[in-house]
Amino acid sequence: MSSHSKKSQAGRFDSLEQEVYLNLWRTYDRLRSIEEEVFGPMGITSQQYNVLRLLAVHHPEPVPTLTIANRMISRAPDITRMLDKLEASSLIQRVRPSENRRMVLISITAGGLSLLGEIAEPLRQCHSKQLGHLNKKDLALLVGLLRDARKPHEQEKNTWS
Amino acid sequence: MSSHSKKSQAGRFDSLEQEVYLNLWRTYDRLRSIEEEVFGPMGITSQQYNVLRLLAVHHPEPVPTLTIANRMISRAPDITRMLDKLEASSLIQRVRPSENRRMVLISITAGGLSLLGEIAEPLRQCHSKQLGHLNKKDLALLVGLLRDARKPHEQEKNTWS
DNA sequence: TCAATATAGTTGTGCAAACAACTCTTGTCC
DNA sequence: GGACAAGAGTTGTTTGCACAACTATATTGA
Repeated sequence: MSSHSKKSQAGRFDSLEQEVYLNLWRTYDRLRSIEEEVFGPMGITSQQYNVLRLLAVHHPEPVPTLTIANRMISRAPDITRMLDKLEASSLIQRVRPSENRRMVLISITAGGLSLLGEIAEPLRQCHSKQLGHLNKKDLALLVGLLRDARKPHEQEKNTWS
Repeated sequence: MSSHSKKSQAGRFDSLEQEVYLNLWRTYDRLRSIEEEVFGPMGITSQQYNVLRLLAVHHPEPVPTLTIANRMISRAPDITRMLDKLEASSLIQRVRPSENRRMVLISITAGGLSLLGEIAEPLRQCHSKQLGHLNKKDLALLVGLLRDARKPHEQEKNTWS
């Protein structure tokens, strides 16, 4: 049996909804700090990692800049400068196609793919450290509840159904 | 009955742990953007709101700077400048007691209390918009799972058991 | 065909977060 | 009782995030 404490410590929160939100915030903050121990030494942020990951999935097809922005896990209004940094580190390439010069197509470089390879194992260990103490049933339950929680706040056709 | 989809879309994630973490991140990001619609127009951030809230709970007793930092929901290495801003807006006061001049004691002002009063109702509505679509059972379940998820990553004696 | 509109990114600016190095004060222990 | 360490904040600096205004390119429809 899973063993989540049932006590809600009434009084410390204005409402159950607020209690959920603050717990979500706190939990995200704790787990994020663990992930940063992996990304920091590699010289990238988790946002940047997610760009590289997305590009690797589509590789060798390039992906337009704003398509990347829309598929990010957290909002990325600053996608241009983020890609600037990745390009400066030679992890991605930009191409402006002559048939539609509005777009900028992004693709991951060999260096980018290599970096992903280096990160894979430490990152797997990190995820295990973050949440390995929960059993599969609770993990699956959590995924479902989180999805339900944000469902009304998702835009149209995003990748995060 | 609650109706969380059971499909985990295998293949999009490296592990169930990673899937949980990315869902946590995404969900936090969506809900946060809703909260910012409340705090933005009031001229404070949600971190600053939490400082004021904490001080209000202890009012009229003051609270030392680093005690505030340790009780924040997300880490606050920049507590000094955050308090600078709140002091500049006359929402808090600082006192350095002569019997121990290492500490700086912080207390909320009448203006700070008044701001909390103005925010209370819009914030309640915000929390309802964020999570009001979930039933009480799912909300309670979520609180428990989130607490379990971060439990091994909490320090000693913090307020976020 | 050309002005209006829509699309795709970029840049300017200001604010917030992170980490480390620093100052000031008090407690401790030969 | 004076060096040393610990405690409590502050400041410097760099980097990241957010919003809005802007440029450049393509489409469309009178």
